[in-house]
Amino acid sequence: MTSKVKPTESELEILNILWHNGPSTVRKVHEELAMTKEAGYTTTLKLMQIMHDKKLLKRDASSKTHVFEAAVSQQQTQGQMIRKMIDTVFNGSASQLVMQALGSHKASKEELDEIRAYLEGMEKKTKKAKS
Amino acid sequence: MTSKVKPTESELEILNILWHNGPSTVRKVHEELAMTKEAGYTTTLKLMQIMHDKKLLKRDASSKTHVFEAAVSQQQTQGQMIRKMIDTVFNGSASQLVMQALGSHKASKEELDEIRAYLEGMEKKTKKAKS
DNA sequence: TGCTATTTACGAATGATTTCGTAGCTAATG
DNA sequence: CATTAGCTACGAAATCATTCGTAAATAGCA
Repeated sequence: MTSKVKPTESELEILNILWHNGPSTVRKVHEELAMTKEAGYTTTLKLMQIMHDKKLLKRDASSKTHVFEAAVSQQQTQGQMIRKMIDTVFNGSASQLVMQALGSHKASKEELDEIRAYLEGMEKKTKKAKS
Repeated sequence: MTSKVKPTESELEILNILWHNGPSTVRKVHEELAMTKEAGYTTTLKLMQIMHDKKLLKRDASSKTHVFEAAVSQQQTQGQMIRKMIDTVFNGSASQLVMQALGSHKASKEELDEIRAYLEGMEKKTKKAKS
């Protein structure tokens, strides 16, 4: 069982940066963060320390300047969060969520094609399972 | 412009009950809530009062026992929350969210059909707009 | 070596959310 | 009419998230 992951708003911002950039120092993360947000360096540091305590991050402390890395995968986290949202906001109906997402977000043609292709793939699997 | 809606975890539980049951007294809501959760009556009351202050609920105080009703629609709230999740968790990609939702949740055949139908509907609209 | 810059650690202030005790009001009952 | 049961209002405690100041350690450089 993969541990319960429940990042807060701020933690998610940091995870996104780490997922995108790979292992990084606090300073790197902080610089990224500072581009969209106002915050002191020690604030970022503290957050990342807390995240390390919570096992959201791994830390390489072999050099003075520590290097942090996400300890939870983006996939896993997305899955967990979407499941929770389906349960708590969409009465357990994935399709309701999907339609709401498509309706309220204006997906591009490419995105729609991607989804269609994905659905076809599922279809096949379902049929196979039934036969 | 519809006001910013950002219900907390607990507030969402209450909204769900009200969306499902329609206008209700605090006691009714509390009884529902108590089925899945441990909490005192005054806790529920206080939450609903706060939600009223925040304009998340409407209140009919004409009788001694007040009757509350959701002041925000389920649709609107779902849309707002899904948009936020797309932005903060899925890098702005609706299709990524949709696929994650379908992949991690095991939608039924009926649900998949619903989604397919919905996609076809969108397709038509897109074509029309282009012609 | 001694100074400076950068880093981590720590603790505490602030703010938001959740919880609940207590008081006061009102309606129903004996 | 007095008592009781159930309701709302209010305030404050408890908890969690966020922010930051300050100290201590370390590495690089004049």
